Amino acid sequence: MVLVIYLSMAFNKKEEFSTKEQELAAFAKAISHPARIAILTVLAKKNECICGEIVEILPLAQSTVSQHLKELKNAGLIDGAIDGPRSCYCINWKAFEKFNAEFGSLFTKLKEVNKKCC
Amino acid sequence: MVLVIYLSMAFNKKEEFSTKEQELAAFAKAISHPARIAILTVLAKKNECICGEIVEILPLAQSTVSQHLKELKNAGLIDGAIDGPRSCYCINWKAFEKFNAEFGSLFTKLKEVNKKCC
DNA sequence: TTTCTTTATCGTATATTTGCGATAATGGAT
DNA sequence: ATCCATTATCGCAAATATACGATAAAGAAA
Repeated sequence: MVLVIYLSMAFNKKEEFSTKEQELAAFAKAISHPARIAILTVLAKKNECICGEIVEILPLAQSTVSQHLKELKNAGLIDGAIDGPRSCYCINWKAFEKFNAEFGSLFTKLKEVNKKCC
Repeated sequence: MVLVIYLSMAFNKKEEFSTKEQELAAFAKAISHPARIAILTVLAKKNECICGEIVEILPLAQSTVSQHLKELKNAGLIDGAIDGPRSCYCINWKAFEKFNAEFGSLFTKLKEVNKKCC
């Protein structure tokens, strides 16, 4: 006799999807907050930028900005170098371009498979 | 005499950013889950698709798939038409292309402002 | 050494997302 | 009218994200 009780739900099912789908989703997630898009814009304008400069521009607390920077770094979109007591961030153009290309090809691929069926 | 006590945090600060940043972030958010990318792929392959077909393909419960479909619809990426007891979904190519173009231009714009500064 | 500046991290509160089962609602079939 | 198939929605639990203040850590400056 077997008794199974589901006490918890909301399992993370992301890993049940393809690697490509997971990668694209992770990239989209990294830029799915306006603060992070704003950070990328600031970094592009100044080329290099320390955390404090970004904090001055964004309407967010220092700890929150630091958190967003960490997520962008984890996603590989930016690099961070310690410069004395400061942290100097810059866009990882190579990674950013790669993701941009893959994302752009999503649309193209979908259009192609769509044409094949009709 | 004024007494201000902050009892709650985690205010939603998204509206403090520009409309463009919010729009791009919302689009990225819509495709920031592998299940939703998978749904778009299925819809592209079959051109039109009822909810049940998607449920069969994805490793998710019917209610969960329905929820993801709702989000894609709210983001404007897909259209849904009631067909008897079924719901027929299809990609809104026009909206999808618009977002794709705007997203692609994010990279281009960032590269441009970066060139200007250096 | 002590102090100051800067940033990362911790702790906490809240909001949102993800996921499922159960159920309601809709329309076709009997 | 009753039953069946399909889908949207509700209610709930858990996970994740967002945001802040406080604090730790690390290096520069005194």
